[in-house]
Amino acid sequence: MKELFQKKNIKYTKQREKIYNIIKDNPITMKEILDKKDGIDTSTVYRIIEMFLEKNIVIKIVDAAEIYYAINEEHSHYVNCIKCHKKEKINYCFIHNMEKQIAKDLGYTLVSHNLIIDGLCPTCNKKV
Amino acid sequence: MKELFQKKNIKYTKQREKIYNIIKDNPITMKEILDKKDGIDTSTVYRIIEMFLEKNIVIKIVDAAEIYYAINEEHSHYVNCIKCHKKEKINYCFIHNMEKQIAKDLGYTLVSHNLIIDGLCPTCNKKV
DNA sequence: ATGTAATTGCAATTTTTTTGCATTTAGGAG
DNA sequence: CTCCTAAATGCAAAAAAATTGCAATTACAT
Repeated sequence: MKELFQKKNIKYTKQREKIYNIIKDNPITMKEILDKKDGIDTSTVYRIIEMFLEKNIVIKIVDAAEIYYAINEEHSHYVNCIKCHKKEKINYCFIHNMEKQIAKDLGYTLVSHNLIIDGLCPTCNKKV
Repeated sequence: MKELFQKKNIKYTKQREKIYNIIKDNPITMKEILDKKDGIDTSTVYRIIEMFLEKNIVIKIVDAAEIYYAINEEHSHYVNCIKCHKKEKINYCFIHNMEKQIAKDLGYTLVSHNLIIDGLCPTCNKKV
């Protein structure tokens, strides 16, 4: 992780390490981060998240209810269970084709994309 | 619009009409809605948006910076210019294939998806 | 080891969102 | 059309979330 921070030209502090680790596991809301921050000041948390977003270490994703913060990995797409809010990663992607088409049609230079697909996971599906 | 509200079993009021029309044009942030609400009380605006979300009249979308509210149409996907924040609709979609694949692999029942693709629009691209 | 710019914690403030309640209104029944 | 009732609104106040300025601390280059 130190390497990542160095590459992005930001200092390695225990507060940043902690916040990074909190986010690393799962996409997580600000509220949950603040619950887990334990010791770190609220304003520091906000400042760290802001910095992470700026440096593209972290991205925002959204489901119907809230903003989630997630580590910015190449192609992190999620399936989101609308009932239990479990989020699973999707490891393939059809969007590249779509990107090319869009770039051609609209003259865009496409730099990234992000996708969440909503549905019912097998467990919740049974309960309906 | 009256028909839409009737179908969703909510009353037709001038406040709701106004908020709907504000959102209709473009995906818009809460802050911008509050700027344009003119006359309508802030708490009413929040309550209307909450209701619209509940009834799936409106959805939330997000770009790197903010939550936007947008009218919920079948397949409203957007290309978002990261510079000028212009949002254009995309009218084709490769994601259905992906959905089928995911449903098969993970046993999900897929109900919806939403996509924003970030990039530089032709105009902004020239300025870089 | 030291110096310096960057980062943090703290306290206070500002902004955003929510709540309770009295008043008003939409829309169905008569 | 008028009346009735549940639903929706406005207002004022409170709660929650996010931001700011500044002094103290810390990372890390030299």
